[in-house]
This record gives sequence, structure tokens and C-alpha cells, in this order.
Amino acid sequence: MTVKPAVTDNLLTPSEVATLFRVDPKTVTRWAKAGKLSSIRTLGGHRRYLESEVQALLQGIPQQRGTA
Amino acid sequence: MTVKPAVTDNLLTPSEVATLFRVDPKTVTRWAKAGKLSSIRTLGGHRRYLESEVQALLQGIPQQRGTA
DNA sequence: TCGCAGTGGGGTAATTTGGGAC
DNA sequence: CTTGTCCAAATTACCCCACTGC
Repeated sequence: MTVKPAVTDNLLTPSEVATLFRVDPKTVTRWAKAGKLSSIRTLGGHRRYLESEVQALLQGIPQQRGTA
Repeated sequence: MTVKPAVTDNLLTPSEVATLFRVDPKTVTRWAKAGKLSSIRTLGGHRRYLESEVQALLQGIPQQRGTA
């Protein structure tokens, strides 16, 4: 059934995502605040992003919501 | 986090590519719109170009499509 | 505990976008 | 046909400082 293994739910730091997109870490934070990127927060308030999410976005794959 | 594997191509900003080609950023944008240049967008809509692609073009290496 | 690098928050300047026209 | 410049708006980059993460 061509079951895809794990989704590599690896967490990336703002600088990691920023490097991937060639933007400023602050910009990545802005995306998270804008709700364009899913973010997990540490107990200290820092954000962490899903690598799978970032990879999908890099490929130009929008968030598929509702496959009606 | 200071070092990261280069699993992704280096991305250039419109002004970077424009400087490399000695043209206006607007012209670079037109190339992207014309499909002559591969480009990925940031979540904000800004374009980022592959340095490998630009370098290849700068060297006069046309994109072989169709192998006709 | 200390220190270093990274991160968050706010604000401002610079860049990029989009379309139309010459 | 291609390139450069005008307009307005949106997005991004860099400044400060205080705190987090390791």
C-alpha cells in the first residue's frame, strides 16, 4: 500500500527555517505569527517548526485543507 | 545550528540575480514570470532564485528542455 | 551559576511585488 | 520582442534590549 513511513517530524529552529528560505529569522517568526506556519512553542516562549511543514512549503505545496 | 548540511540549493534574492546579470530586478522578475528562470516564493510572495540555475545561465548554459 | 548564541518584541528603512504605459 | 522607469502596497531586513536554551 505504498505506506509512507514516518513524516520526519523533526523540529527546526527559526534560523534553520530562515536559512532554508533565504530570509531573516525574524521573518520566519512573522510567518508563524501570521499563521502561515505551524509553530510549537517551548516553555520559554521560543518557537520550533516542523521540518516536514517547511519542506512542503519550500516545494510550493499549500496547506491542503478540506478535500471536498 | 551554526552549521547546516547543504541539502538545498543556495537561494538568491532578486537584487542578487539582477546584479549578477547587470539588469534591473524588474527584469529578473519578468524572466521568472516568463518561465525562463526557476523561482520559489517565500510565504510573503517574494521570489528566491536558485544560485545553481543563475550560475548555469551566467555561463551560457541553456536549459535543455525536450532534448529536441 | 556563568556565558554565549539564538530568540522574541517593537519600530523603521529598504527591498520586492503587481500592473499599465512609453 | 526585450528592457527600464513610474505608481502604490506589501513584505522583508536590520536596529535596540531582555530572556531563553544549552
